[in-house]
Amino acid sequence: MTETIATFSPLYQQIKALILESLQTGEWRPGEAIPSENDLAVRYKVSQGTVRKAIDELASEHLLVRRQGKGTFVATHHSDRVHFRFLRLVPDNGEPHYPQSKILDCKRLRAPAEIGRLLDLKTNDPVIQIERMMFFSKEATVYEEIWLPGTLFKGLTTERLVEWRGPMYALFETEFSTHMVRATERLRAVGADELSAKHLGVGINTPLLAVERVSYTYGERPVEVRKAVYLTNHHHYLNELN
Amino acid sequence: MTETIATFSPLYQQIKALILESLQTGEWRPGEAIPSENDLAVRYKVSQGTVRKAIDELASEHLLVRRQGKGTFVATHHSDRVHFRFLRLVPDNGEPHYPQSKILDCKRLRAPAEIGRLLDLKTNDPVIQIERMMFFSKEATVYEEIWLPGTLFKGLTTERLVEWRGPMYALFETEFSTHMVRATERLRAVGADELSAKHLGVGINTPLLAVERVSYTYGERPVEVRKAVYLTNHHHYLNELN
DNA sequence: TAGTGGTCTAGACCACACG
DNA sequence: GTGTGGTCTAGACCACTAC
Repeated sequence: MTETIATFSPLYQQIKALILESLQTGEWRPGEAIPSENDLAVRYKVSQGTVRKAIDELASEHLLVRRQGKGTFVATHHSDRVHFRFLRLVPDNGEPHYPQSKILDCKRLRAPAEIGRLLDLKTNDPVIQIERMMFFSKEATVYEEIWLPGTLFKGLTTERLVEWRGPMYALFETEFSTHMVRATERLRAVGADELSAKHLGVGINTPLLAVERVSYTYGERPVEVRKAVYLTNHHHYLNELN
Repeated sequence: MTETIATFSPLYQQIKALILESLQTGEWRPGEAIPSENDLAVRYKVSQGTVRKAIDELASEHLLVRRQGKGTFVATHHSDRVHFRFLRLVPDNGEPHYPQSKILDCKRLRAPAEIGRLLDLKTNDPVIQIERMMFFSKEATVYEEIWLPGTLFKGLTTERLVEWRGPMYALFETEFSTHMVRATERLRAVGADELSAKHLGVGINTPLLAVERVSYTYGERPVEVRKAVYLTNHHHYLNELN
C-alpha cells in the first residue's frame, strides 16, 4: 500500500495546536475560562480523553491553568502566584517577596544592532527602552534596561508605567495584548560600571550578577529583552535543577 | 455514614509511591528496565492505565525514562544526554560541551557546622571534601569544593576519582549506589579571593559567579554540597524560565 | 512475529465549586 | 443539584524494537 511518508502526529497534538491557535488569536484571553473539556471534544470531534491530554500538556507549560470544579483558564500574570517563575532573586534571610519597582525612564529610539537581532527586528526599527530599579525592603537591588518592539508596544509611556500597580507583565498583557510565556536568562558576574554603581549605591567594580533575559510570547516570538544587574550582597538567585 | 477524614489520595499516586520505594531500595537499579506496564498492573492489581499515569509522573521528574518499543528504564547518569541538566555553564560562542575535570584533592574530615546543617548531619560527623577544577577547551573555568557524607561515600579516594572517566555523578551511582535526582542552586556575584584567583588564573577581586548547590537523592535526602566559583568571561550560566 | 510503550475511545464514578 | 475537572477501567489499535 502507498502510505504517507509524513511523520506521525498524534491526534492530541493536533488538538493542542488548535487550542494554541485560539490562544494566539485571542479567542480566549488571559484570565478567561476556555470551554469545558466536553464542549471542546464535541467541537473538535474527538473524545474527551484526547482533549484532556492536549490540555494537560498546555497546563504543564503554564499556558493554561486547571481548577477542579471551576474550569480551565488561560494563564495570566494578574493575580497569579507565579511571579517568582520569572523573578528568581530572593532575600538570603526571610521569605521571598515581590520587590518595589521604580521607573526611571521610558523612551522610544531605534533598535541597536544587538537588540534588533534578539527581538527579530531590523536594525533601526523602533524600540522602547525602559530603565528601572527594584528595591527589596527599601534596599536598591536591581537596575535594569528593558527593550520592547516599538510597534507592538506603541503608546507605552513613563506615566503609564509609573501609575501601574502590579507586575509589569500584567500591564503588557492588559494594555498590549502580549502575554509572556517563557524566557531564557544568561547569567554572568561582572564588575559594576559607573552607571550601575551609582544606581545601586556601591563602588565601581563591585561584583554584580548580570542577567540578560529574552522573553517569548505565544509561538516562540521574542518580544522583550532585559539587561539587568543584581546586587547579591543580601540576596541570591535561586534555581531548581530538576 | 462515617467516612474517613484522611485526605483523598488517587490510586496512581499510591502506585507511584510503590514504584518509588522499589527505586529507593534498589530493586530496580539505574540503567535497568523496570517491568512492563502490564506486569506492574497485575502486580499492583490495577489497570494498565493507572500504572501508566504513575510512570508518566516519574518520567516527567526524570526518575524513569521511557523508550517506545523497548521498555521503561531507571534514569542513570551514565550515557544520558542529561549532563547539562546539572551543569548550566556554557561557552558564549559554540556548542555546549562537557568540560574536562581535574581532581586536586580528596580528604576525610569532620563536618563544619554549615555543611552538617545542609547535609542533615551532626556537627563533627565524618564528611569527604573534594577539591577540583573544570576546564572548557583548556581554559580554567570552574573551581569547586564538593562535600559528601562520609559514611555514605566510605572508601572514596583521590585515586578513584582521578582514574574515573565520565561524570562524577555516574561514579557516585555505580560505586556508592547514590543517584542524584535533583538539586538546588544559589547564585551570587563575588570577588575572587586569593585561592580562587590562583586556581582560575585571575586577579584578586575579579568578579566570579559563586554557585552553591545542594543535591538530593531519592526521598529528598540531601547527599552533596558544592561550593563553586565560575569564571564567566567567556562562558555564562544558561537558565530557561518556563 | 511477539512484546513494549503510545494513542484513542467510551463509560462510570469521584471530588470540588457554586448557586 | 448541576457542571466542572479528576480518576479509573477495559479494550482496541498504532508505532517502534528486536529477534
